[in-house]
Amino acid sequence: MPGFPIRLPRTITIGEVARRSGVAASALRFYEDRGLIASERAGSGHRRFPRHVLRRIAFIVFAQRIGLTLDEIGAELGKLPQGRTPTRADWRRLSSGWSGRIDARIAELQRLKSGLTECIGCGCLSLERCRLANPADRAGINGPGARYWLGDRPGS
Amino acid sequence: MPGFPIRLPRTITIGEVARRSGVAASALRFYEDRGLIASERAGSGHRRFPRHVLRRIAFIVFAQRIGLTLDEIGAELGKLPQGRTPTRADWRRLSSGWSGRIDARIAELQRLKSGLTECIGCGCLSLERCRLANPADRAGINGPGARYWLGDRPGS
DNA sequence: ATAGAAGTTTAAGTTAACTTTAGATCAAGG
DNA sequence: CCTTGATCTAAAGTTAACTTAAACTTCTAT
Repeated sequence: MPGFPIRLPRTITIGEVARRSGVAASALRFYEDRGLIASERAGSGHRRFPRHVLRRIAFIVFAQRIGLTLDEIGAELGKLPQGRTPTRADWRRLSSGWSGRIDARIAELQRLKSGLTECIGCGCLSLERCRLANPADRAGINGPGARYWLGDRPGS
Repeated sequence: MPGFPIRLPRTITIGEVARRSGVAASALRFYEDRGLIASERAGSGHRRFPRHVLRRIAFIVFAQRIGLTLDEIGAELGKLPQGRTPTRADWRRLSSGWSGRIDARIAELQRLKSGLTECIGCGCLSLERCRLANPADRAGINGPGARYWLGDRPGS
């Protein structure tokens, strides 16, 4: 038992969450609408977030930087156990597949960097000859935009 | 003088450009509206693109993959010499600054990858303690969205 | 000559991820 | 009590980069 029962309030306001996470209150409301985070309500109707929402938000921001969409992030979060607070292992399970994704994007950027000197620099940047335009890279055409020469974007 | 005067037509249609570049005709019209590419017109009003537009489009797609916006790309293209066909050196000048940009993004991804195991994996992903949240990373807040913990996105 | 493919324009629609606005209500300090 | 700052909801606005639709016109091949 603690000597000093200075207890933090169990829940925090949206302003507090915004201040601590750096995510705007409007974005937090948006995330709640999307079902990515949840809150209780005070009698007044004001949101009261459980403290562990901060970790969830950290996860969301982190995943976004890697290139996941909010839809994908929602799907990931949906895999967390219901009812109990997620453990380290739970979180780790979610992010275990991301390494490959990051590596793929890094590889693409490195490929682009070579192309920078080898193709644009050397003057061979023509659609027929540039090796960045080889058929192997023309695979994934899904969604709008030009995804032809340089391969489909993995999520960033 | 060539023995066989089998000459390619000097200009090509929008459909031809689309087919060769993999960029949709609607996107090409859009690019023209934005001033990224230019065409002459046949008597009928149909666009006739000079063949070298293909290289310009290659450049645009390439730059997009690296993370430049169309505005930025337009600015870059604006640096090309007026009147004469750009040389290798001209193109190289444009892309010379991109290496740094690519490196920065790769560095960020590598940082994220460490964070994956070090922060999410170990369970320390809390806003106050995670080293991804250190003040050095909180620099650039420009534009909407949450750019706080993980540094601002350099363009991807 | 005629069908069907390809082109044209203008305007509006799309998607993601939020932000902004408006009009009200709530909470805390003096 | 009163003022100031924080919250609330719902709906509309924002930005990038295109796409789609509608209503025609022009080319090309048979």
